[in-house]
Amino acid sequence: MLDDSQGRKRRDRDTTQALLLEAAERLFVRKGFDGARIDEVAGLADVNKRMIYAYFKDKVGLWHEVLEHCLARLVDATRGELDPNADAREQATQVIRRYVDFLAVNPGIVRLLAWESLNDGRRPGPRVDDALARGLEDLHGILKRGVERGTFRADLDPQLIVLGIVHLCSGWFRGRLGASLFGEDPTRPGRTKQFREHAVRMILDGISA
Amino acid sequence: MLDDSQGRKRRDRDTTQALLLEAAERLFVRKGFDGARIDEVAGLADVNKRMIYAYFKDKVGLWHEVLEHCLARLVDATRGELDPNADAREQATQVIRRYVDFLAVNPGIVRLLAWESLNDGRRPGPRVDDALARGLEDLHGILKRGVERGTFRADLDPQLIVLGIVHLCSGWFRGRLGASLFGEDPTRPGRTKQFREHAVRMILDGISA
Amino acid sequence: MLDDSQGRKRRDRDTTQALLLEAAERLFVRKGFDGARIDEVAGLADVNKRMIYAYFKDKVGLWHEVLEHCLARLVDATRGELDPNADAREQATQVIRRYVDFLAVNPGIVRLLAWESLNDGRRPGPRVDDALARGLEDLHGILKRGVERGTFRADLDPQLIVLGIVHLCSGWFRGRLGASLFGEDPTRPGRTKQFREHAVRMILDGISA
Amino acid sequence: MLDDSQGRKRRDRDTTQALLLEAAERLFVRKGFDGARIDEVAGLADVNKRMIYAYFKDKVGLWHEVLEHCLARLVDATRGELDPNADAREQATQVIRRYVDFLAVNPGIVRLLAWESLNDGRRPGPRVDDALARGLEDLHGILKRGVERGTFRADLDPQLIVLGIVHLCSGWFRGRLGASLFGEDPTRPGRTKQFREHAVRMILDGISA
DNA sequence: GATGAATGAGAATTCATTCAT
DNA sequence: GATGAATGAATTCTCATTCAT
Repeated sequence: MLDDSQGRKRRDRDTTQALLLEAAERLFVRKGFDGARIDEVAGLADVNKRMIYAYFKDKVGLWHEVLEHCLARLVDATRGELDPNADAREQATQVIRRYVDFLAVNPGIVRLLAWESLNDGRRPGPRVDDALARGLEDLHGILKRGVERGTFRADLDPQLIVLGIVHLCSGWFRGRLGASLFGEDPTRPGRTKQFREHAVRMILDGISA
Repeated sequence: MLDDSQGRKRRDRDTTQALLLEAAERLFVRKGFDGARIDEVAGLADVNKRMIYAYFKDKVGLWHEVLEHCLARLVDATRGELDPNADAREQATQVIRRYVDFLAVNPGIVRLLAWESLNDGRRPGPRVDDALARGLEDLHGILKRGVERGTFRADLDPQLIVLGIVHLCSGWFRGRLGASLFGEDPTRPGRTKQFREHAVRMILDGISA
Repeated sequence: MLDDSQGRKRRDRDTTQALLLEAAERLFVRKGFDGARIDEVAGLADVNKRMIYAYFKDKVGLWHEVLEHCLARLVDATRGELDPNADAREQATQVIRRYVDFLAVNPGIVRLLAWESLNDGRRPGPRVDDALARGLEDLHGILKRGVERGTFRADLDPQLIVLGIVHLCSGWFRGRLGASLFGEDPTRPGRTKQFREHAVRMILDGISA
Repeated sequence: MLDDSQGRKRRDRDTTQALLLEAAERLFVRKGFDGARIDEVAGLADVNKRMIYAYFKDKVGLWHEVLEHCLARLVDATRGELDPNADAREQATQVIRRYVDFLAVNPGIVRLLAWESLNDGRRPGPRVDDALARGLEDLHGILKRGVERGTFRADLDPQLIVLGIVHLCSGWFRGRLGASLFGEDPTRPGRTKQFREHAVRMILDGISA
């Protein structure tokens, strides 16, 4: 960060990479791959454009690196200790809440994954689905066991449920749509809690009285 | 389609516009606004590029036109007669089924709306949310009445439910993610029916036994 | 060539292509592929840079097109009527003279082929060797018949001779080296004639008395 | 080669320079000045790029150094004892054989000189022609004396002959062209001997029977 | 209405070179 | 002597858009 007298910055590899990734994430989240500009990334990071190519090979490499970072965070956040004494219903609740809470704090990731999923096929790289599957395999296990033990409906396809939860939450935090339908920001603190509990009950109990 | 002596194609206004819109929709659906290329659209439509500017002003105008067409179809498809003798639960089922069936046949629209929603804010134009709200206001009414009459849980926020349904279905038909998690194409005929009934029961009854 | 009031030039495809090829040839001849600059080509041709990509796809495409043009001219020039009554020695003399004369007027081609031959392997495109072989197959035939009939040494490999002639002439007209060894320009009119006769006798009779 | 505690390589000035020159020669030979990349040179030599600037000032300096090395080897190889009892014809044969043999083992030099000659004018530095003149002045002397004593044709211009020999051999060992015309590699061992004798007789006796 | 050549601004990528340690 | 990050000026290539016919 310190500039010397000639405006040349002295940094180490890691700092520069981190600055670039941070800037890239912000812009990719906002505009997607095609909409983001390399110059803008470099400018936002206040790093010489050339470094992007030195560290990430090209724009696609940068995208992949950003994606990987986000997926790692997602997987990290969604996996975690579960109360072993709790029953399937309670455990499912825990996982859903954790997932919602993570997304509420990281709405950018939702958008990034949405861009990536729309673009899937072009730019093959880290697999979003693999990461999601890994992140939510706990939930998958809970559902499976719950179905077997009769806690959940016998006709459920656990994967279908997992997918449903992912879509429900992703949609919610992708934002704008809800924002305008309700005239408010879904990521606003209080609203998140409300949505979280709604999601839990919706998934567990449906809407019927 | 007949060429005149100078190798020019003779078409009327409507044909040319339709060809362009069709091509544009296909490409916008596939690559989004930033990823699609004007030249590609003209090429795919086999129409002179210049016509795009003549008819739609510019790329943004073309996008808006495509979007409007899709929204109109969406609204048309989701509105429709409901069995007035059916109870709220049955009516909700009908609407959800109709919505799912429409999306199953028009997965492109889902993608287009997803691109648009990710890009929201830039390129102000036809409001997706308005269209959705209009299209699903029947469902909204049904839910509201159902809550009032005790058919549905008393603590429900009807708009939250509508939004949930939209997200659930959009996610499903956006495609790739489900495709790879299940190793199959969610838009494949048989699968659609399965998903439709799953969605109905999931929303109405949740997952608990 | 006529500019309208806004500086936009109206030309047809062929004119523009020709202007670009001419400029490109000049610069490629002078600086080779890696040394030449696209901007410089466009500038020299006074044509918008974009047109190069429209007509030739990219820099490599432009190089290939230039090369092909030159090879075509070379082949054209080296093939031609031969006096059927002349003996092998006279016919060979004719062909060599014709070849030398062509190169003397087109020293650029010699340089272009030299660049290409140094770069061979990268940028696969029109084959210089094929073109040369085609252009000089008359000479090859003359040599073969001459050997068979005893006009030329029995131990000659006609292809080796053809190649030798090519190299001798190419070297001469590539220029600079001779220029500095002799302190004069080998392409200077009078000098060409001298070299031509030297080459003929050198090849036919060698240096021994 | 041993790394010190900070992962730095300890080498002396000469080793590093030699590594760089070797790598540079290889790449310049392959791709010419404009096609070679400083990074590639440093990478191939496994030496820090900065050293190139420390030792050779810049890319041009490196080129000149490489060129000078090659020219020195060329001069060294082409000069040498001649049998004083042999006649001009035999001495010429000796020199030509020696020259061919040297080039056969050092085809890279031929290419380097070709690049340099094509680029002549830009990058003034060591004079190829001077070196060649020095290297082949023996041959020049032999030819001159041979002409005076009647061993060679009286109308010969010795310099023209020297130049012809240079071109003939350079062309041959520049490679690709002969390679493809004959479908084989001209630098292959057996082929070299064949070419050598061909060259000798061609120059001395021409092709006539 | 239709055509296709032309355009300029801009985007990604590359390269030789230098700085601080 | 050695290192590797940093730099800015080029360089190739792209894109939406407009003009003259």
